[in-house]
Amino acid sequence: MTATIGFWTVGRLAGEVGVSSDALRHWEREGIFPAPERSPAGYRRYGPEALDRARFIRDCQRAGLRLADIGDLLAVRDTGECPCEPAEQHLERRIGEVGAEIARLEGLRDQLTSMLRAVEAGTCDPPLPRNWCPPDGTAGGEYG
Amino acid sequence: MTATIGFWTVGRLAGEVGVSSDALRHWEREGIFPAPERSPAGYRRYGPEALDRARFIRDCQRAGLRLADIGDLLAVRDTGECPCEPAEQHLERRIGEVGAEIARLEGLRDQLTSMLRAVEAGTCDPPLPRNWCPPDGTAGGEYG
DNA sequence: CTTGACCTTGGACCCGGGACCAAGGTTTAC
DNA sequence: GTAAACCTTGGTCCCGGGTCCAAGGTCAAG
Repeated sequence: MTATIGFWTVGRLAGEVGVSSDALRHWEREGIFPAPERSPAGYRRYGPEALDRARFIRDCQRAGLRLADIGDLLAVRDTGECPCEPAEQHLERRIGEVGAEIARLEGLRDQLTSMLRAVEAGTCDPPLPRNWCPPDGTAGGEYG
Repeated sequence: MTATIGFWTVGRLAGEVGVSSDALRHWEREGIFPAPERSPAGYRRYGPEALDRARFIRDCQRAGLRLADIGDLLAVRDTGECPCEPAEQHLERRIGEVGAEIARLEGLRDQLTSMLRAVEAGTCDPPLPRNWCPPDGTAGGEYG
């Protein structure tokens, strides 16, 4: 620590941001987090800018963006420009994806619910799977 | 075919059910699909019961159940009992999961939408990520 | 000086559900 | 008879985002 006043090790930064050290090293390997300076012993020494970048990545992740997408945004940001236009595109795409997924899940939930109702009612003839019961004809199933 | 009248090869069964041959072999490896008889040449020879089982698995999959869960249901079913009680549990669990996921995604979508609105408005100070803009203070970001 | 917490590296492994491959055998159709 | 289309096996690879590991170096506290 004496040689790194004002600088953070990977664990310190990780703790500050709320991710794991492994995650930070992973981001570095993936090329979305610049390799920091090293201490004489080879320890990563992060400056304050790393804190903001890590939080940026973390927050993008929480928004469901993939690391590759975050990398795109950062690449623009790193040129000194506001990555708003690409961000807009990513956000729109992501909103579409999320909406589609919600719709899919709602349909699935309806299906599951009706299956559950049928099962509860003892009416072993629900929509899907068509019939939970065995082949022997005990309950007359389509499945064998 | 001559030696397997009334029996299906893996590709035939796969085509009938609408999955791939690889998927069927995968299910067999995973232990949820019984290994069928073999032709003298070693080809899998499926009887009619395989068709129903495969459809059952496929339909359970469409309901979002995992292969392991499907295996549980099949294990009960294979004893000759109706797997309704376990199915009920799986369905309830799955409905809960799906509901939670829908709620999560709806929250995420709201977040993304407000981010998008902020970005569109040029107000680079959205909730999350806190600021898309670069460190230089051009737009005064929290991220550095 | 020792203990324990931290750091380094590269690589293997995890989840789920297969896809795809090579190298060869079989069956079918013409 | 021969080509096409099927089948077999075991194996690796994919997606994403890491986690976990071993074997070793470093550093602060007591």
